[in-house]
Amino acid sequence: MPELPEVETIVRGLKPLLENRHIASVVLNRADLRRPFPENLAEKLTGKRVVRVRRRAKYILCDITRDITRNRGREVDRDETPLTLLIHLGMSGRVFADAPTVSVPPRKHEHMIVCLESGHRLALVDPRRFGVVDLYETGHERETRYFQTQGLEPLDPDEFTLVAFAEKLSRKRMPIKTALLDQKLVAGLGNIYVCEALFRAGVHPESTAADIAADVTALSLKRLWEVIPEILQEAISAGGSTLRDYVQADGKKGAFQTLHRVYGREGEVCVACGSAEKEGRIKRIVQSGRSTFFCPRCQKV
DNA sequence: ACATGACCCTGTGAGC
DNA sequence: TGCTCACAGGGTCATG
Repeated sequence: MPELPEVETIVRGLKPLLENRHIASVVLNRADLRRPFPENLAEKLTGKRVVRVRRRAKYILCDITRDITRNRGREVDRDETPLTLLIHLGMSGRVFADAPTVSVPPRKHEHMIVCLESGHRLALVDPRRFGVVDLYETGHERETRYFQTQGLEPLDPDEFTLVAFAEKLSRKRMPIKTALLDQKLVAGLGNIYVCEALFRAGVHPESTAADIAADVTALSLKRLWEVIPEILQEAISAGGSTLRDYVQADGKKGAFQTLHRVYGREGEVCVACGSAEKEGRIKRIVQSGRSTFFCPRCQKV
């Protein structure tokens, strides 16, 4: 489920719980999700301090290190490599944060539980198990399989420039909808926000990516480029989207779903053009096996 | 190199 | 109520 805004929301929720806290223990209820868990994952995390929680694309990254204060003045092992815990929530991943005082019965599909010395417990729940948990050396993320091919970070203005965006699209003969879903071009967009961005920019999902990038005189490229960070920011402000299986780190639900203009609205009257005729209502088509929602009136090829 | 489709897995809601 | 089917926010791999 989670797209960039949901992951960002979760990261923000996790920060106060995790940063500068020590991990007391880790419970693993299975050996893998989409990929096997790293070897000795629980041992590698236990006793460590979380330095920082951050996001890159749709990944949650926790930088952890050895706890200096625990060693009572003794020499810290400098060879201890700082690690980064990487979590991807796949389609159905959620993070639950349980307060120290409450006792919570085990949930279904609780694959990993991180117990902090503060008494908080973080439970990773992922029914479909499309998620990923991995570890790598801090600072070496570019070398990991996850970030070697990642595209532009849309909320980084230095990275997501109009020129870079155009360059990424210019060699793609695929529909713009499919191109924007490709994480190698823009990192973090998912099906919902691609549909919403195309709608807001007035771009037809079946337009060819390269054609949009090539036509500098048309406003399509620029509008799309403007609208993508705009929508993501709005969604973050609203606390992330919620469909059925997404919950923020603190358990509250996001509210951006009510702001969806086209996603999940097949057959409804477009909020922009208001065309009540059958031909003018929100349409659903399938592109590369994924649903696309759009307004045939407002979104021109 | 590029583009498409199958596949990983469980849960949910619609329709009968 | 109970069944079956289509579909779900993602990413990877094999194939053309």
